[in-house]
Amino acid sequence: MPTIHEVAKRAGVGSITVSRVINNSGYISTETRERVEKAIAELGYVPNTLARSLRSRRTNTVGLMITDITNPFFTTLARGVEDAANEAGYTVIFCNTDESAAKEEKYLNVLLQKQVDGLLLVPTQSRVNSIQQIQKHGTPVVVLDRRIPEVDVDTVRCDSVDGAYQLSKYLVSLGHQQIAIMSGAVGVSTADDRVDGYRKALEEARILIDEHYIFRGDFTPDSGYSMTIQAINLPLRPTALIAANNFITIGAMKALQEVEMDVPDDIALVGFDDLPPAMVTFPFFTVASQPAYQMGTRAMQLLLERLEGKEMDAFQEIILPTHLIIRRSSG
Amino acid sequence: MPTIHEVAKRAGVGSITVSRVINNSGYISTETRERVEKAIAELGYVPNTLARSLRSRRTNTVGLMITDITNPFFTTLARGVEDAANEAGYTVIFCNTDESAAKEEKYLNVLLQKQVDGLLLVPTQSRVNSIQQIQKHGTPVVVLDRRIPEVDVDTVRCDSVDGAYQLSKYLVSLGHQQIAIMSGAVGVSTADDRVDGYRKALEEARILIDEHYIFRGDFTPDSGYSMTIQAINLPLRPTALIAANNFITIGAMKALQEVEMDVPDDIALVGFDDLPPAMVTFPFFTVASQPAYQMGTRAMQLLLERLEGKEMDAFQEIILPTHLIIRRSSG
DNA sequence: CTGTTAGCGCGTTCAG
DNA sequence: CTGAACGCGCTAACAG
Repeated sequence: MPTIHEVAKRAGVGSITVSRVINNSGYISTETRERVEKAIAELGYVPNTLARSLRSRRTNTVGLMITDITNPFFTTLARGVEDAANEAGYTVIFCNTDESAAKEEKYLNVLLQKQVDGLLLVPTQSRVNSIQQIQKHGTPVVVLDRRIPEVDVDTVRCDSVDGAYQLSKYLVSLGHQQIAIMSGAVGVSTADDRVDGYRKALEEARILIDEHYIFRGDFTPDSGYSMTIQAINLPLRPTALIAANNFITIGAMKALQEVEMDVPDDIALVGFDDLPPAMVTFPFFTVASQPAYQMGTRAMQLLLERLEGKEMDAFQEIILPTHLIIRRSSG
Repeated sequence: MPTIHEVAKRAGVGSITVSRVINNSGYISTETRERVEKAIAELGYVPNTLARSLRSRRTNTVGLMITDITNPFFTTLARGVEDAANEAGYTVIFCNTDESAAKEEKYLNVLLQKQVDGLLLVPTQSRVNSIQQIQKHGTPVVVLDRRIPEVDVDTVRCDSVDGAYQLSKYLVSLGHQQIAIMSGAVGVSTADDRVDGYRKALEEARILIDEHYIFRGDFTPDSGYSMTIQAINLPLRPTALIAANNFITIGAMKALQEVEMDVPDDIALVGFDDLPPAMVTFPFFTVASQPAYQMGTRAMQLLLERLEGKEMDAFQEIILPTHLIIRRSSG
């Protein structure tokens, strides 16, 4: 692996001149530039970003921590981040936390050690520590998808309360009175907010809220499955189910198939997060759809603004709307 | 951001001692270690991987280039890579090439400049250049999912010929004589191989191969859609369709729904690559399923062996089996 | 337009 | 068991 010095020697110039050619900085005579470029080509020289970054204190790299890259919602979001980053000349390092605080902690350290210029984070729980650690370290950070109460930090997320509110209200408008909601873990803001939106809609409709109708598990198919089994075995069986994310929806559907209950004839089922069109053969579920890709790009743009040092007066909270897509599963 | 020197000064030791504490190398008295650790904690010191890597010539990072992170097959594969890498203390940098040779070239350079220790690559076309460039640069590389003819390189892939052969043979056993196949771009080995497996099965069954029944497009829903439209408009309409990947299957299904043809009553449809259970509500398609996650872990393990410097005598080609999963879409 | 000097933060080498 | 000196490959800050 040739170094900049070897290129310089071969081209008969100083190494800084080679540096200037590589980075298109400063003034170089066309003739010198050509000599240098020739030497670079001949030696197959590849600049060492490590050394460059060590000196310049910029890595042109950002870290993205999501909870599960296997979930299409996060993949789409990641894709949005990557596209925006790429356009601005940044590389993205992805990490999966699997909703584990320990993994989050670990990856956070890896990324900070790698001197990423900025960080995009879907926090595992509404954990304050990680964010403060990052801020203390001086690295710009944007929180994605979830709220972190009581910390001042840039955030890009969707309006989960409103999404759940719309879903619930729609079910009520169809005449449902017994509506159950199956949500994620307590402390995960999206899971909490969706329950809040549900409560809001029911209160507005003057429907008494039965706490037995509110299930809290995880954002996984397994959890969706077991919450559904519990729900349909309630003394007063609900006539409609709200699944608080796509994986819960899948698990719920599996459970209902097993007990041979038809959707929507025997029970209505609506969910959060659409699956991407590219993965769906029979669009079936009524859902509150979130603009995952836009979340990614907006977050990256916000981070870039911070990186460019545009000192905005305060931290921003960008809240994107959710859209109700009505299909057959709601009857 | 404190440096190792500041920690050293605060602890009243030399900076090398701090280095030894961080890396658990050499002998340190318990007392000194404690002093150092205290200083590290107080200053919130985070070691700078850049400097470390510059010196040690190891980044503990590998690059993974896939064609489409949006495709669950590749996400699953990526997940396998990440898990295996993580366990061995490596970080993974993901890149999407979108089947574009230009993007591949660009990302390749970025990764090499970042001094990744190794590279995992799903090549865009069966392009020899990229591989040779990497090998010339001296970075270990493992090719994933696809064959690169005429280059000696470690490879982990599935048996596409056999998968398509099994699918085709199965259709033949059901009595189909007019079978069309819709595959990806010419030059992409998986797309080529699947057509070969199809030919092999038909030849064995002494069915005359009509070249009009062989479609070559892309591994996308759009392409699947248009190939399907063409297929069903053939003078002698096929009675069965083989989609060479999951996205083509989705596009095909969409087309068939639009023209109101029922699967499997009006036409049989089988595919390659299952969608992950977590994303499927109604398992429906007969498919040749590939062990994507295992591909990822095996590839990473192979790369790790190269990184550990275990000089194996020759390059390896690991070929994983595909499994035929029979469901309703084949009738 | 080009070169010199001096580090970036760390780990290897060798000497206490 | 601990430390001093040096250099990894590159670029910021000055000179010329």
